Amino acid sequence: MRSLPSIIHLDMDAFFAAVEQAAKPSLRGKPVIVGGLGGRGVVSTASYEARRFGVHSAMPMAQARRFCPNAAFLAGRFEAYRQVSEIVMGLLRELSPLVQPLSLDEAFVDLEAGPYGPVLAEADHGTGERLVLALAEDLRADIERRTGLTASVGAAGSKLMAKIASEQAKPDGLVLIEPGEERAVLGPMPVRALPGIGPATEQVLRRAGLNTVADLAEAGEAELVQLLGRSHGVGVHQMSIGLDDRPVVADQDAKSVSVEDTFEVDLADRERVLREVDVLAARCVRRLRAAGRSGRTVVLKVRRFDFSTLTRSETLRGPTDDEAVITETARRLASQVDITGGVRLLGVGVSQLADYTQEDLFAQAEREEAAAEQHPAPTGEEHGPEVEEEAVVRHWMPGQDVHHAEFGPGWVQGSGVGRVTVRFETPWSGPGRVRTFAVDDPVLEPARPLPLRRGAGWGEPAGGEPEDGGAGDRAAGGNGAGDSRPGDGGTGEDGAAEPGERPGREGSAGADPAGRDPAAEG
DNA sequence: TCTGGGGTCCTAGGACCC
DNA sequence: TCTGGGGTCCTAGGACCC
Repeated sequence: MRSLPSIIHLDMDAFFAAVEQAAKPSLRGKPVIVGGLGGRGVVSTASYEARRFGVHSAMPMAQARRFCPNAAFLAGRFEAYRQVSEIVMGLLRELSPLVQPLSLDEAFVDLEAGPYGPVLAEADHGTGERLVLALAEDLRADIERRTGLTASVGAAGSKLMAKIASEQAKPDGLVLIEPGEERAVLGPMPVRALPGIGPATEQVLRRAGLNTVADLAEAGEAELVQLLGRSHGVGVHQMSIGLDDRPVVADQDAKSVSVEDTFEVDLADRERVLREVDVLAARCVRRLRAAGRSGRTVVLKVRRFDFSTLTRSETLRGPTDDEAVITETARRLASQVDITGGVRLLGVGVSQLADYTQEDLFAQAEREEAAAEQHPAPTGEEHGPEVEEEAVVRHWMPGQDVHHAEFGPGWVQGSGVGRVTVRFETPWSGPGRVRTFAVDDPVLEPARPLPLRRGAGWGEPAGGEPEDGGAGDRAAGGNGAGDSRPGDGGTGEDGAAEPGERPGREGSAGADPAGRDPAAEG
């Protein structure tokens, strides 16, 4: 708690969807929905235009399609989001080295720890607040200039209140909550406004007759501890009276690494489950190594047909980043779970992370030798005799960046029945034209995302070799985190509807997996 | 066409040790 | 042959966040 509102919370507005609109001129001002496009996908981010139709994060995609059938439905382009995020975080670090990212689009900044700290410390109340407001407005303007995106900023004397303030500021706003005003601001709010109070806690509180933050403050610590347990109870009470001492802490190392996949169709047989575990373990190891870490505890996650979820874990004697070890452990765990009824999701994770420390090099070398003698260990790549001929077919995701030898850069609007529809436009062009190609047209290739501002090259390439030709050709390591999706994405694919244009026209609406006429569905 | 993917933190019981 | 506590590690599950 401070007497000056020197903690700010920044939150990009509808981040993923806003990046898409900035990158794709034809989508500006139109409803855009980013998320999982498969049958079991959910909305990750909806643009404000789409929110007006009732679409929101975490909503099942099928429902979103019913609510807003004319939206553009896009798969996420995380490489692009990461690149924009780096620009934004860089701007925050100009304000202070003490930046705590919470996700790609959100962060706390402690202004007192930065170059304006000394000035703030000496300023009187009014002067200090005016300075904070000026810095925050400059920041928002810088972000808009560098990325074309809007951000909302909250400033306050604590993380709690800064976050509440940025929420009030949305979209594209700035709100400062004056120290001293905490309880007045919080009091009338529903308990759900407090971070850490979700649906379950809300229910517990509601049953106890506690609906607003003022109710919580009045209830007192003892009652909240009674209801919520020691830790949560104390925390919630503190928040309810506007107390929050948590410091802004710079970037912490991750404590776990995990990957998971939900399958289009539940997996029924054990062999298939084990094969998917191999694939997941390989992806998990790739991420682990890319981060230069190794881990001691391997966790297997299984979600069954009925959505019940269980985890099984095993702790090794020492940390490892050895794919064979992690794969074997995950397999062992997977072979012990009951899969009757089917498996909807599998996940493999590693926790108890240590910095690199290539555990037992000796043992690893030995294992690799042994493995080489027999047959190669599962690498996640399908080899083996029964190679699916189908695996060669290109997979075009709506929203994906592409480059055409003749028409240049564009993005996939939809695909199906052997065709892919591409709109040729760039972040700095006007709305572009649509053309359709055969899915295996050799002059059409996947491409890296373009920067949102012309000439403003991205910071550091995140790997991948796709020809971008020209200057910035310093490809870093392999595509670590990976858009590599398991070949399970289902057959066929939805297309992004053409926003604002007659849906169902021009093939671009795509064919559904059953190959029916897209115009046939509502 | 019900319900993603990547995380964090907390609780609780049992094992094991002192 | 009874009732003791405390600490740490491991495992499992759940709430929550973006």
